[in-house]
Amino acid sequence: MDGGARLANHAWEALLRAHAALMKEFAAEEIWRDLSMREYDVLYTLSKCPKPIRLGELHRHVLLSQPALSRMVDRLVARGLVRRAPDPGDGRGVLLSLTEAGQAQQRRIGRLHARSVAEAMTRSLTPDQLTQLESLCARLADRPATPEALTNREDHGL
Amino acid sequence: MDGGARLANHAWEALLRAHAALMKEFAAEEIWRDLSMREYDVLYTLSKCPKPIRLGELHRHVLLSQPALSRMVDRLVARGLVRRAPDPGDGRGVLLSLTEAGQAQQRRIGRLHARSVAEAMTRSLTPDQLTQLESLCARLADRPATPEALTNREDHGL
DNA sequence: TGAGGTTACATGCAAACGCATGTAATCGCG
DNA sequence: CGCGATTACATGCGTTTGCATGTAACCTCA
Repeated sequence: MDGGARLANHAWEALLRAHAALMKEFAAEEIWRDLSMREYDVLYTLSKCPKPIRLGELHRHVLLSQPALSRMVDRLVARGLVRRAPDPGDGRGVLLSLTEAGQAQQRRIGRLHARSVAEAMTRSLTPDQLTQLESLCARLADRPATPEALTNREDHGL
Repeated sequence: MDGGARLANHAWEALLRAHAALMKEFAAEEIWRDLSMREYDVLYTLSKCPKPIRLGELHRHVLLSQPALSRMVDRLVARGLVRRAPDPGDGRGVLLSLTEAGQAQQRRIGRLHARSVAEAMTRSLTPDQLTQLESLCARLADRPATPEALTNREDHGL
């Protein structure tokens, strides 16, 4: 492993550690009685969408298998937090959106959670550093592997 | 939510997105046939320890409940990858370490995985940016909430 | 020293997950 | 059109997870 690769791996490991440490801290909060963090993640993602989205689209944003997501949506629908409607333009698809109750839940939990997040992040980083971190992470997230790169590993010379 | 809190939440969300995007990419690799990513995480953590560690210590580094970790270790022991020994200094504890086979597995998978990690990270970030990211994430990880802060939320005035 | 409390790990059990596969709708192309 | 291939989501099934609790070793203090 050369220096660049080592650097890259150390950076990834640090990101992983930060993620794990903060997730543990957040998970220990007492705000997840009604909604697990994973469920909140789904509601949050839906809350960010101006209009209903497909299950497949939702799946792109959530770290969960497609069947697991499908069933989690089942449960959220059964609890009245999410609405599942057929897609008029594609009979195979379903369109998901928050119900009123779902929005209310998401906002309620979101307010509490945002407080913890703010405290944890500002505890370690200055506003400038937060801006830098956001920018770096955004780069990482927004440049996924191209489909070609996944099958043709010779092409990644940029 | 004031500006600082908003900034902090945006940074956390960006980190979360980066984590999810890269995890998805790595999970799609074909190197997890013998060992799941979570299992690899455990072996990797053990590989970084010069001497055997307690289950509780391992638990601090892994995003998994204590019972789940205990059983995962069961399975890894059954598969001959991890050694579970009684702690001579404390009859309640167990000391965990990699077996030869466990080390070999970890190294084999680790080499392949490190390649993917390096490609994904260097695809989006320059060496300078990788260094920055590592430094920022290390700060986040290394400053956990103090126990007092968890019970006495009035004290976080730093 | 020994009773009560605490810590470290294991176990019972229901819920949730991933993988493989099924079903139904859409697409592509002769 | 119509037939096979593909896409989108759901379901069956064995495995793994988390929560609550159990068990055993340690620690404290009278």
